[in-house]
Amino acid sequence: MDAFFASVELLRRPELRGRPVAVGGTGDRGVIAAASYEARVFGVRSAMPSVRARRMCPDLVLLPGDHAHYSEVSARLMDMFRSVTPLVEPLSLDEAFLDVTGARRSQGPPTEIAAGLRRHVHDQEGLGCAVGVAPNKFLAKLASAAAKPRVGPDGSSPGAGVLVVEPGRELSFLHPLDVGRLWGVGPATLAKLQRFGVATVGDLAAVPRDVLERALGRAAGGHLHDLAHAIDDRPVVPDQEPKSISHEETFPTDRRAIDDLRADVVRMADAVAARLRRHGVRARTVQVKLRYATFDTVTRSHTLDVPTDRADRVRDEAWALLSTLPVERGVRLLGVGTTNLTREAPAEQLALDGFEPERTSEGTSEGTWDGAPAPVSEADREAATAAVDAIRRRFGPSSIGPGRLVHGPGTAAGPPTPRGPWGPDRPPSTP
DNA sequence: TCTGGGGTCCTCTGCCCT
DNA sequence: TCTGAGGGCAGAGGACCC
Repeated sequence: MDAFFASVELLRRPELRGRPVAVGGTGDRGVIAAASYEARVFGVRSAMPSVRARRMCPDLVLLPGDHAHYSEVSARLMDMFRSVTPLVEPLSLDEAFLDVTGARRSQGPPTEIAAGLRRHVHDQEGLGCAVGVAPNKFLAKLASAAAKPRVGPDGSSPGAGVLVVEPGRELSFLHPLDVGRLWGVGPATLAKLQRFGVATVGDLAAVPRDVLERALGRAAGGHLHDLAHAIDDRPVVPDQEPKSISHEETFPTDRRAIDDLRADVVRMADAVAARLRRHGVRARTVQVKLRYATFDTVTRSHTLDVPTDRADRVRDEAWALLSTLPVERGVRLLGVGTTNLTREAPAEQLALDGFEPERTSEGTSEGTWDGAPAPVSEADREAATAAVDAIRRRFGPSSIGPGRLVHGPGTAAGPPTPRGPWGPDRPPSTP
C-alpha cells in the first residue's frame, strides 16, 4: 500500500486531502510511522523524529496512530488477496507476497492478476497500491518498490502501479540498483560494502562469494551473494506462526524508581500474556529490555522449565530479571518479551503424597505440607485467566486489568502507579 | 538531529556434557 | 583422574525489516 497508515487516516478525514499528513508519535520522543506523499515532498520520512518532521514541515498534520483500525483494514486486504490465491504470506500490515503460479489458469497471466488486484483494492478500500511481479519474492519486493509513486523536491508523481520483471530480465533490472536497496543491507552492511568499492548490485555480484562471507559472516555474505545473482528460492509460506511476542514503551520522561518500572512490567506482562493466549502459544523464554537515558540498551532473558501463557508467570520472571539491572541512571524504554514459543501443553506437575507444590518462575517448587495455608491452585489460576479472556472478548481489552494497577477502592485501572508495598525483592505471587 | 514499536535472524561467548 | 575437542544450548547483543 502507498503510505498505508496515512492513506487510511485520509479516508476517515477527507478534509485533510492535499495537506501534508503524517501518522506517528505526537510527543517529544515520537517518530513518524508513515507520511503522505504531500509530507514527503518536505523531506518527512518514516522513522524520523516527529520534532524534526515538524521543523521541516511546519504545516504538517501529525495524527496519533490507530493500530486497531489499521489491523482491521489490513485483515480485509489480506482476505482480498486470498480470494486470488490461498498462498498469501503477509509481510506486514500493508504488504504481502502472493504465489499466483496456480491461479494463472483461472485468472489469467500475472500482469492481469496484478492490475485486477490494484483495481479491486482501490474500489473496495479506496487505497492506492503498487504490485511487483517477478519470478521470486526478493525481486517482486524490489519491483513493487519501483512501481510506487515518486517523490522529488518539486512534488510527487504517480508510479507505474504494476512493474513486471520478466524471466530472463532479472539481472538487467537488478544490477543497476543501489546496493542499499537489497534486502538485508542496512547502514552497517552498506558501510562495509562501500569499503570494498561496492556501490551497485552489479558491483556486488562481481565480488567472490568467499570474500563476502569473510567480510559479512557466512550467512549474510552467502545470502547477499545469492541475491546479487537474483537467486532467491524461498517459497511463499502462508500462516506463519509468530516466533516472539513482546511489548515495549518509551516513556515521556525517564524513569528512575524501580516501583514505577515494576508497575509497567505488570501492564506489559498482562498484554504479552493475553497475546500469547490469543495465538494459542506458550513461551519458554521471558526477556526484559531496558534502554537507558544514554541510549545504551541491555536485555536480560531467562528460560523457564515449563512454557507459560500466564501473566503472573511472565510478570514474576520479568520482575526478577529487572531486579538484576540498575535503574537509577534513568530508563527511557522498558520492554517485556517472550520467545521460544510452543503450542505444547504444559507438563503436569506431579505431587508428592501430602505435598502440594507451587511452581515458581524459576521452575523450582515451593510448597506447603498438610495444615499450612493452601496456595491458590493451578486450576483456579487457569480458570481466572480464562475468565479474564472471556470478559475482554465481550467488553473490550481495557474492560479488565491487573488489580495491582488499581489506585484505590472503587477506581478503575489508571496510570501505572503501583499501590502495593513492592520492595526491591520479588513481591509474592498473586493471582 | 536525536533516535518508536514489533518483529526476525545471525553471531559470539560461555557453560555443560560427552 | 585429568585434559582437550566438539556439539548443543542459553544468553546477550547487533543488524535489519516495515
